[in-house]
Amino acid sequence: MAYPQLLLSNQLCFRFYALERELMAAYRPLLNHLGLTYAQYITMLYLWEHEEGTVGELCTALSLDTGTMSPLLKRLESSGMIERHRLPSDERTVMVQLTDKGRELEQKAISVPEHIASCLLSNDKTEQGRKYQALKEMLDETLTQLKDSRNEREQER
Amino acid sequence: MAYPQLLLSNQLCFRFYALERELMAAYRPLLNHLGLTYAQYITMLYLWEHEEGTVGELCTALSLDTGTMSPLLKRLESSGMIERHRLPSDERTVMVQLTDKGRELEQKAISVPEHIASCLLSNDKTEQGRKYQALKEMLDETLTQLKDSRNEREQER
DNA sequence: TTCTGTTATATTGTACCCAACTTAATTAGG
DNA sequence: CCTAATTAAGTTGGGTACAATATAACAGAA
Repeated sequence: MAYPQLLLSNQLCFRFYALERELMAAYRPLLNHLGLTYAQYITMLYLWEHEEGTVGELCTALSLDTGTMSPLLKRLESSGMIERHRLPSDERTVMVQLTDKGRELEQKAISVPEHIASCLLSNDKTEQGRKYQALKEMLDETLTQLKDSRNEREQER
Repeated sequence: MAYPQLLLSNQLCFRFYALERELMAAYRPLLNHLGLTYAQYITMLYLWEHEEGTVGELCTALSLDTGTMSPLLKRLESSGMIERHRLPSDERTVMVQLTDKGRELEQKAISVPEHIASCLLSNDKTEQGRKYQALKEMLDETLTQLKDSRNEREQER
């Protein structure tokens, strides 16, 4: 109470934090139905888009650590969605590829974004479009700002 | 590529997800200095504001599960920031209270929000205020929307 | 060629996060 | 008064997240 900047209700960050978890909660029942977690889902999104990718490319695209990615891929492999092979040209590199089962899952996932949009934005279609654009711009701008500050911090060393 | 709604680059949710982690990365060095994680930090924010609270009140305020809260509080207790006591009037309820050490930590935390604001918003102070308001409104609106849809889902059962 | 440094993944350890379950205390109904 | 819900925390298990470390493969220089 003495320090207004420390009030939870004034903190943008707590809003982001809470919103992110509420969003995950909206995804959970839909993704359960596909047998995926959210992190696994975005990994599949990448693969549906690019058909294959190295572990490093996936880490970069999803901004995740190998410490997260490696076990995640192991689980996706054991559930039959992907295969992993080391490249003959460079045995350090692991190429991740969709299996037929993984490819087929895309069909079942098509309705997910629309369903989330109706939870996240509004039910009114035209209103949805406007909010989508506004949010997208604001998030992109903020994300750029954060990454820039991080780079500055890292430059200092 | 066949389904534009499944492209990562079109997904609001991935932006929220990535932004939330980038934000945590901005907090990490500051909070390390206080010996706190982000979840522990917002728990302390609650306690600095209210001086004490039951486990249930903390779970509600931070929208966290007891499965997260209980071990987190155990760690805060073992680092000497808080104490836990069961209420004599109701032995089921555990009251969490700041220790002197925990109260003193607030002083060291005062500069954190300002530092984060300069990473998250802009360096220009007047521009900061505008962005803060715009983001706050947008996040609150979206969070409300998400919670409403969740309630609707839960009503159906 | 051999030594050195770098790169690509994987592993380990700590801390969330949540679903499901357990335990103990309180309340309500008969 | 006693038993059957209900409530409040805690525990367990699976899956992120990330720092730090390990391992193996590659690349370059002496």
